[in-house]
Amino acid sequence: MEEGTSNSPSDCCSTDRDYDIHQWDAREDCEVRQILDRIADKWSLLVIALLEKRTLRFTELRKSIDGISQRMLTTTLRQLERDGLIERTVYPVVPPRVDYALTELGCTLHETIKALVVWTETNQAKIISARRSYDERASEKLW
Amino acid sequence: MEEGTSNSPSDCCSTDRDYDIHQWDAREDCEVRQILDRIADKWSLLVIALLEKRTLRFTELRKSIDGISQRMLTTTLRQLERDGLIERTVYPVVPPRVDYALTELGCTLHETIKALVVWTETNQAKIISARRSYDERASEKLW
DNA sequence: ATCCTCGGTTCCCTATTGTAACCAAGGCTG
DNA sequence: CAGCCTTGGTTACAATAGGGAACCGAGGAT
Repeated sequence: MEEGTSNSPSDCCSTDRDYDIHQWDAREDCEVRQILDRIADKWSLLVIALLEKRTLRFTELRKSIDGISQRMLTTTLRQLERDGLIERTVYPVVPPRVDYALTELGCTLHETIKALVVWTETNQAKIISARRSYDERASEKLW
Repeated sequence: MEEGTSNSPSDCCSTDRDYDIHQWDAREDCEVRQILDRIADKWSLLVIALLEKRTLRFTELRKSIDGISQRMLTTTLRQLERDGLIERTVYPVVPPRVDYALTELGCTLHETIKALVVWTETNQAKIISARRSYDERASEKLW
């Protein structure tokens, strides 16, 4: 009744109670998901990766992260600071000098982020070839 | 000359050659960065986390991932499939049945993603309290 | 007096994402 | 046999996030 009743290939695992597999992503307002959204972010990832080496100034970050806009760098840094992952130090000088450094918490996060980066570096060839064959198959189907 | 010459706190580390700290994020079109952008994505992360447990159908994924739109689920799944991280199996039945499963490559990625999720679960209390104190400090400064 | 620096903020416009409606194809219901 | 149901999408349009560029403030250098 719920399945494709006549000819579905295997009617074995489709009752409703199976849906709550993970609890942490059940509700959209789940804290863990909110935090993941912030951490697993294009720019946050790069900022944390860069700050692991050493403290950097605003402009150093901007130059290091090719393609980031000043607006997004500011926003990203503020969010990371709010989450206690980086520390912002303002020196009352002119022109202003602002240093950004990983906090202890940020350092622990860097460990897992590094694992992600390493995984990507290790497997990038596989992914690129997967894309190539996918695109080939897709263009074949057009004919 | 380059620094705040008169009264900057520590003129020790600001020559230009220091900027190329990581090579993998030097150029925006870097493959690793492109792949990271795709992987470290709000929805991709959740899809991979869910598929680790078992193969799921399109509708099961949609129900499991609260807040995802049908359009974004489709898009996300296509990208993951293209990258060789998940496998899409279409059964020629009516109504259609489409199963999604992690590939071997996807499984290896899941390991590192799980580390990220575990980190988040472990440290969410710290982050939440960091946010609270940040917000308090911010509201104080308004007065 | 004017220009320069750094670390932003603001404005405007484009690009990505969400919302909702529609679709195909065949089985089931009346 | 007409019309409705199902799943797994696609399409058109609205909202929101992000990029680009201009501007700013404070004081030192020219």
